[in-house]
Amino acid sequence: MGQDHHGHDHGHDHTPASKEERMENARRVCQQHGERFTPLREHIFGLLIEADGPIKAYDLLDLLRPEHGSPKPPTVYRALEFFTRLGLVHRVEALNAYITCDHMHDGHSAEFFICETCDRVQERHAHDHSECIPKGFVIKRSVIEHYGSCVDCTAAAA
Amino acid sequence: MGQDHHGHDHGHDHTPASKEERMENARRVCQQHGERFTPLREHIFGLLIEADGPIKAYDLLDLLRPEHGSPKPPTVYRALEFFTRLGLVHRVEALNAYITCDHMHDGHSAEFFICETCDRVQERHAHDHSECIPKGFVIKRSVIEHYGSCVDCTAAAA
DNA sequence: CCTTGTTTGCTATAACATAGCGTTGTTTTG
DNA sequence: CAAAACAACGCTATGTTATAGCAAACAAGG
Ligand SMILES: [Zn+2]
Ligand SMILES: [Zn+2]
Ligand SMILES: [Zn+2]
Ligand SMILES: [Zn+2]
Repeated sequence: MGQDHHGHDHGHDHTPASKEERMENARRVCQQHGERFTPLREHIFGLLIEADGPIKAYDLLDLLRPEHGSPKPPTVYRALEFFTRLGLVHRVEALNAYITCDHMHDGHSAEFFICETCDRVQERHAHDHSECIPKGFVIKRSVIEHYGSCVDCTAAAA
Repeated sequence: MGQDHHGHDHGHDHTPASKEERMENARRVCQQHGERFTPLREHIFGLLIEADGPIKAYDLLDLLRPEHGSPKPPTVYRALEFFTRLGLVHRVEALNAYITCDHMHDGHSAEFFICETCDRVQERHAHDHSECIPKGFVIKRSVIEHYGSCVDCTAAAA
């Protein structure tokens, strides 16, 4: 189970964790990396979880505002850099947006399926590209984002 | 030949066209789409060809400047939108850069291998992702960019 | 020629992101 | 514990990327 036709887990069975579980996971990952899960970081990670999908840095900044005075861009960008470095958040390149990650990628890149109608995003481990890499090219990271229509929105459109 | 282990052409044998050929191709594609290849567009496409790799919009703007007075951002962004719409140029999302395309994608997306050491980019037709799409998801376009080290730079580093 | 639509130039502004610095708070070390 | 070292934070300022909107120039078709 969890194995697809390529012989490794693409996350098809991935059960989305609850918000509490996601927060706990973030706390644990920070500890494992010897990093601090400060109140500010927890606050921002909570907003990312609540967003429940890709969110833009400046929207995050707006959400941070009421409880946090008048935060400036570096505040949110620093947290995003931190979480991205720990693999807890991904940047969705073509949306200029950020999204939490529940996966244990372990060297895999992420692969996103993004519905442009309802804005929902499904994440998986990246499909294996090893068979079609130019000879000798060493991949350090991959950006893989598929844009289109999810099953529900496709059905609704018909 | 030109067929890889997945049974379709990924462009492994793709011979880079000369600059003149690339310009001619652009002219032809414009005609086929009933669009105008104006002097401004030709000028900008020429700069994109000369760049011979990903180039940023504002760098393009600088190159345009000497011959063209004082062009403003919309000038270059409009041309980039035009060429992108016709498939003559791709945006490299994670670089905020633009690059000419010699491929006949015909519904395929592009897939890029980008060396972060020498900045050279190899483009191919995208690897087929149809086997690992979430059930019912209809992909309209894909962003696939691999970052790492090309064969030459890997060898040079060792 | 006149109409219609496209392309271009321009001003202005929006949206996204980082540099650098001083302060505060935490951790480490003697 | 005290001093030193480091990490996180707040802030100002600026850099970078991209678009909106309008008017003039231009091309195409009747
Ligand atoms: Zn992930
Ligand atoms: Zn949808
Ligand atoms: Zn292409
Ligand atoms: Zn290289």
